[in-house]
Amino acid sequence: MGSRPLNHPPIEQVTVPGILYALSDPIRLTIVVTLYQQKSCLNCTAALKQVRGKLPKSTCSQHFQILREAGIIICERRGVELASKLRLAELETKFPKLLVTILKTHQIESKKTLTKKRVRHT
Amino acid sequence: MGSRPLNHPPIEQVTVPGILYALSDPIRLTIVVTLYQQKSCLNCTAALKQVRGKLPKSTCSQHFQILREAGIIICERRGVELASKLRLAELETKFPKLLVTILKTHQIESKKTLTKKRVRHT
DNA sequence: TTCATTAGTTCATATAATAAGAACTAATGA
DNA sequence: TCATTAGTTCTTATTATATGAACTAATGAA
Repeated sequence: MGSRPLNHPPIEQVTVPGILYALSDPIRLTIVVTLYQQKSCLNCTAALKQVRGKLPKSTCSQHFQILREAGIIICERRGVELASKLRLAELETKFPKLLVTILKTHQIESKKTLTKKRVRHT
Repeated sequence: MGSRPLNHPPIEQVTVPGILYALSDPIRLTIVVTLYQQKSCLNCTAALKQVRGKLPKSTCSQHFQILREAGIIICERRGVELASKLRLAELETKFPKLLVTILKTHQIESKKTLTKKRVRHT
């Protein structure tokens, strides 16, 4: 498993653009929606199963890192696994309704069109 | 002034990740907040005055393009200017509360810390 | 213990995206 | 006709992303 310590930004350093950026990738958004729906921890391997098709685990690992550094999830080592959960209460206090509105909007939308691949922004 | 036709995606093609991406840049978020607050059109030059410091107009032009292609604004040529306005009603219908929640959250937040420069996401 | 397995991280690199100065273009108005 | 204004497009240096390969740490046998 990995090595370096896990850095979680204090909630004061979490920003709106940072959150939006982290959630602007369909895979990360799917991971976060899953975390929100199941209201429990998720690890990389479990997340890989959520995302349709085969996403390399190195890519998945980086997506978790981005979510962590944006302040959206908290990760904790549990044996060989890395359990991640949403920082829901903190985020709700600092940015009321923001996360939930985004996730619910996406949930509704993604029932129609499932986006798997990275989106080209150009 | 420019030349090529302005492409506005139909609202059906507008996505949540696309909107989040477009708003994940502090400058674009500032532009959109300004558009939302003044409830009228804004052009590139006026936007440049909103953003503190000197942003090259080529960069500003590209930001407007990204907002346009994400489906957040509609642009219309008026003489030499390009008047842009929010697609507020359409967005509200397709993604209720999404845009307004993001903008209000950011407005509150940006009263504390004003972010001018592009944010490094790594 | 030692070794294999599991779960994830880090590295290397090819590809894509961004910022910004320079050159360019279209609409006005002297 | 020419200068001005307001953007756009081009070019290039920098930065970011995806992914396969190599690596590492925690467990669980044998």
